Amino acid sequence: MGRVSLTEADLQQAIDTFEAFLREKRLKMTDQRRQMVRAVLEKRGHFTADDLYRKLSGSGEPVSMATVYRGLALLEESELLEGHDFADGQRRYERALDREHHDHMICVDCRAVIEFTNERIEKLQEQAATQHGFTLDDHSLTLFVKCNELRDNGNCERREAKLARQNA
Amino acid sequence: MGRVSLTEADLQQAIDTFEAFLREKRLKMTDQRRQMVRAVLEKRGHFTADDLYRKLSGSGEPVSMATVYRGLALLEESELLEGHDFADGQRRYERALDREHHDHMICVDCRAVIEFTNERIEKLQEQAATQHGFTLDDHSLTLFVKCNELRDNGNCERREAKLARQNA
DNA sequence: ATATCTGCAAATGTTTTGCACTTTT
DNA sequence: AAAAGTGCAAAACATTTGCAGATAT
Repeated sequence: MGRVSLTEADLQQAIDTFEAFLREKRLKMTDQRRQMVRAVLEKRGHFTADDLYRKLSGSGEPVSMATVYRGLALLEESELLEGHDFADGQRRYERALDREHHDHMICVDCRAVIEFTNERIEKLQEQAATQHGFTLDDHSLTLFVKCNELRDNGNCERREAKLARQNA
Repeated sequence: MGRVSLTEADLQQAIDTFEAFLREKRLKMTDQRRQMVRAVLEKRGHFTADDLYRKLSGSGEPVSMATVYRGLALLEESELLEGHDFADGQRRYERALDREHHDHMICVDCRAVIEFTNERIEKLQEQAATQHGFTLDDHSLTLFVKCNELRDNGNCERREAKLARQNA
């Protein structure tokens, strides 16, 4: 599915990609932005601005919240990150570079995030937009679900849910 | 699709439904809540807490913002209203009682909201949740689209988009 | 050199809450 | 009478912004 670990080469490549994006917009590469790229690549799952801020605060080179927000906007624009709104008041991000498109299921009880893809749903969305005379630009599909185990046993310890929570 | 106008009987029925819900939770029916039910039934499309607050402020019987928020939560819980997060920083509501389930397309340019339904997508969502060992509780599907006319002519005056904006 | 960045603190916008008083049950 | 609701102002929260000094090009 994804890489097992982050190599120096991976990191450098991501930084290069981001720098190319910045150059095109006449923006500058800075230490803070490099730190953000690194921290973001280490994240396994979904994270908030505050998660990232804290991760960087813990490291030797903290970055202010204002800079985190400004950087996240650029990382999203450059398509290194993808942002989602899961209707809980905080925007969530995930690594997008080298990852395939997917949608999300969220357990309404434990808030675990599970990724899934469904080619047929994708096609039908495309068709629906076309039928209404529009061109599909983007979409957001989130299924709010309950684990069956949770429902039956009162806990949510499925493998997938666990995996999803391992957000470095 | 919907009713043409709101009759006194419709209003009374909605108030009764809400009152039954309140009674079950040992909560009280008040003038403010009655005003909110009336105002909400008059809304044709999607609206924010602030829209509702302003509508009530304009009427003879204003309701405070705090009460609007508290009331909206109850109206949603009682299923007279349905709430959505369209990722623009404000929760939006629409009448749910006597309305069929639907999803939304939003024009990324003019923010017009178009409703649509697709039975096959619904079924596939159900299946996707089941395949992953979950039970589907709810879902949120929003297509972000561009009108073809908009793309070609720089305006968004489609019939459906116009209709969607007629939010009383 | 000059345009862009950063951190800070202040501002923003939406939603929530504590509290004293009022209304429903 | 008791429980719940209301309005107000203040708080909470995530996010954005103005600005003076620092940094990248």
